[in-house]
Amino acid sequence: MGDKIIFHLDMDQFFAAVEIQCQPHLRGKPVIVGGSPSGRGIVTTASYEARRFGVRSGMPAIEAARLCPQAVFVRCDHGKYMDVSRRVFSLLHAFTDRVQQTSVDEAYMDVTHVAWQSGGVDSLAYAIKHRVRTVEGLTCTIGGGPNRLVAKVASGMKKPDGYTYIPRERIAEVFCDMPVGDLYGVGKATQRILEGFGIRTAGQLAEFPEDILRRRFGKFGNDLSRIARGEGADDVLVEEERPLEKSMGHEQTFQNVHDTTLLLGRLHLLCERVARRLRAGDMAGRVVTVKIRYKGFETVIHGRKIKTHVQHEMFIYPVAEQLFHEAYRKGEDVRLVGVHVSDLLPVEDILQQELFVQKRETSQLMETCDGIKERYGEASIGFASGYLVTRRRRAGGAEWFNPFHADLMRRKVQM
DNA sequence: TCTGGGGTCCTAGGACCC
DNA sequence: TCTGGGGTCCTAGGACCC
Repeated sequence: MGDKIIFHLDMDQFFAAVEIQCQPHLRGKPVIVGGSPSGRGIVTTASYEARRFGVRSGMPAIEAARLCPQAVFVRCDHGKYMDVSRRVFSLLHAFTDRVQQTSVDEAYMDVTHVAWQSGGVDSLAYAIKHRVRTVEGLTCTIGGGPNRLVAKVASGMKKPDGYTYIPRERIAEVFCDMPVGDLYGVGKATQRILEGFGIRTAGQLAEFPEDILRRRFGKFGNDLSRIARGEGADDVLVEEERPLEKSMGHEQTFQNVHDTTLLLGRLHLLCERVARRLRAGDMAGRVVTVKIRYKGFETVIHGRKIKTHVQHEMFIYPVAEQLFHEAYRKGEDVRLVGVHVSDLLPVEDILQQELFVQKRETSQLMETCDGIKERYGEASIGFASGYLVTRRRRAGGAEWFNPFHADLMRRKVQM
């Protein structure tokens, strides 16, 4: 059987592109989505104009502002990006039903059996790009190859608005001088170790004795050799074939806080959000993990496997609270708390008696709360402890504040 | 430069059981 | 009282991706 033809489609500067489309006066300017020029946060996406100044995603906003003082900072609006993302990816389904979305702005497509209808692989790629541009006004980059790994590398070669196809016979030639850090799965830490072996390019990595890599990296050592040779899986999984989610979590960063009541309040709110998502997805989890990041970025996680699968904050929060007390070094400044629930199962697969007690105790209250949130938004109802503001007023006790929907709360106060 | 928030996968050590 | 060794589970932490 011959090679498959896999496309990797990557939206160009996606969040920035969406913002520019909504605010046309931003076109041509260095736009930075995420973070604020003065203070904290990181760059989520930088427009290509901003990238010319060295601004990159993941970079602290304050450094981005230093590199590019004239940059326009725009707040991240995930809801908006999700909407556009949904529309873009629905366009792809007109070309093939084998579409696997891997993030809000990336997807793999198996076009093996449809390329010929469009007059060949290249024509198909240009047809897809054309469609995305004319319908949504956005550009994307497409990479193609015999498997996902090569397609992904190909899409990274000519950005933005590019197209590159790497047939099997050209893989070795293309990979030969490519920096190892450009390979999918090779991050900074791995790159450093490889450089210690004198390996700088994918070509050198492919030639390197596999047993040495295996000894140094374990199972990942074999993966590295494969990756360097451009070998990888060529399956593209559609929605129904994808594995179920394995964990769900929420975390929140704030100014340094050491007030236990406030921290637990936030933790409670995060538990609520996780629990609501579990219920919405008809899932329940059995491992609760709490994450605490201190002022100096030291991060500790404490987790516990509990007796039964749960999907209500009424059961998640007490575990989280206990874990928090075990992990937290009292008095120290905290910059982030998070809650994750893992070891997930669909509710239908869980023994009936396990859920029965929980359901009897919680269903009405929680279902009512979920209904209210569904209709009036996340800010509409919740446990009071989650709404304590970070800083207390000097006189008059605590200030009440909803960290997720400040605008809504402000409106309510004005009314 | 000083680091968001959502995930996945892997490893290593200790507990525990047979 | 001291003692093997294998398998599995649990927990903490790290690397990586977008």
